[in-house]
Amino acid sequence: MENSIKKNSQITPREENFAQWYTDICLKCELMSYTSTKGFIIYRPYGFAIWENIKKYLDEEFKKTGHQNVYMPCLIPEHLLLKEKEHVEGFAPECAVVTIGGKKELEEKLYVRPTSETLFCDHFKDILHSYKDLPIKYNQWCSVVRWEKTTKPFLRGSEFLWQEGHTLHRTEVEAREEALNMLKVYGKLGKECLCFPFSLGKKTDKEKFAGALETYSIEALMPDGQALQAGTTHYFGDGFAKHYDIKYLDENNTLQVPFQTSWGVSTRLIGAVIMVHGDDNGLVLPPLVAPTQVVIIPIRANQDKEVLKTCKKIEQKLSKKGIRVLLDNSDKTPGFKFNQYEMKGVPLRIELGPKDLQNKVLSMIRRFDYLKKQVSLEEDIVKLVVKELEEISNGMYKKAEQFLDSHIIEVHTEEELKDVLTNNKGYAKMMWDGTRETEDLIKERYQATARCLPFNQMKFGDIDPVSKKKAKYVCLFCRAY
RNA sequence: CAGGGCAUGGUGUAGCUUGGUAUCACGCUUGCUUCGGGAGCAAGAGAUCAUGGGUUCAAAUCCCAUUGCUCUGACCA
Repeated sequence: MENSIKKNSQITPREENFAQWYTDICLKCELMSYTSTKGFIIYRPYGFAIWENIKKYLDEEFKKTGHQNVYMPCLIPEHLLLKEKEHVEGFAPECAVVTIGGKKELEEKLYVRPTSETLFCDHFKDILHSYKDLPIKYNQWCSVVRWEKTTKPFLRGSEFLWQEGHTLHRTEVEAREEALNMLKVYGKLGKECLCFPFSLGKKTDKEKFAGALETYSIEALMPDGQALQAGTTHYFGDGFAKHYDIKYLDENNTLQVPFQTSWGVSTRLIGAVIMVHGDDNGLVLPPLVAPTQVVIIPIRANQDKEVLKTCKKIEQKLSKKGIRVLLDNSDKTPGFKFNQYEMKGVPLRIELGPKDLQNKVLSMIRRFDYLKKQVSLEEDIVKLVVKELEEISNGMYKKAEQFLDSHIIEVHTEEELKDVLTNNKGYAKMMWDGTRETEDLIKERYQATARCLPFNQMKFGDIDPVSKKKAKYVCLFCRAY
């Protein structure tokens, strides 16, 4: 039955040109539109809905873990940004700056936020007085602007949507825990919501966030063998707090400086979902993020009035259960609809026509593996659909997990490293001597970077194959987006 | 930021060499017939040809500049 699946002619096949395939999906599936300002895109309803679903999941997780949402201004006065040297140096080159307001030259330049550490810090200094105020755990959903040279929808834009968490803690231990816990929340997001595994680990000093003591990241591997940094969490120590004069009195009436974290994920996750799951027929969306989870397609509805009636009943039942269902009763032909919703990645399709009605059955077809099932109309459809969506989630995750597992390759020699990196075979898992020199060398020779030091540091050698020096860490190297 | 390609109704395009305001298809609207893997017929609506300047009686077409998109590479989430 599934060999009748017709190839979608609107989309460039992945093997032909992966980058073009990606761009085609973004446009043809109506996820986004370009605008006349370079690097700034329109998030169209279908694309934005995916973000809303990710946001909903995370927002609940954040609140469960004791965080509150706030909103900071989008402009940062220059003097604030200048307070933390490393931070400024990291971000100033890619900032947009407002110099005119109401036709008048401004006394002080205003930077459009590239991230809001400085604003949070400036606010924290005003609201933190006592140890009783701690911890402070804030998050904000907003957009940030970074003046990028090359842009790609969702993966790198001059403006993107994200969330940034900013927290203050009494102790170093508690702050370090926060950074790690939030990383785990992101990991869970991948598994439960986006249906693919992240590689969790620590960033090398070279790859660390400007101003952070530790940066942790979730790295995702794309089908073209390149890595995508999908999110980061940072432990700041008390560096920012000292620069921004954030302090409080402890129970001994002594001034103390709090320890700080920040963490964020962005609309880049949409790009990851597109690439990880998509195929030549278009998007394949995980049930939890899909704007439409189930599409019902009535067939020959005007031949038998019961067809539409039955479809509507099913729609209502599913909808009542909170399932995002769409009944498409437009006068497009079924074939057109099949192709359309496959391209758009709707996880599950239900078909029902007069013949089915006679046999008292309906068909359910999954998007990710095209598995088709006929089920009796007598059965509890809601229960079946819920189960099916779960199976789809699990199936998609497993498929992605297998891909990742088979693309982490232990390398013992520089030859092997070169082979993995230059042929985009995935992560090169290497024993690294821990030096910046080796990192730079790998970057120079193979255009690859240290993605992370995985938490599982199971050593498999003593010598760094590049420097021939004593190896210190297990490290994943890869070309990255 | 460097190198290649592209820019014409919503989408994909013809026309450009050899100047005379625009082709075809899809989509859209209306009606009828259709509907089990991208339906058919009929009638319609829709473009100051990316932007700015120049040459010319006349520019989608020739010249210059700018902008955006895209691919490949360097930089950065």
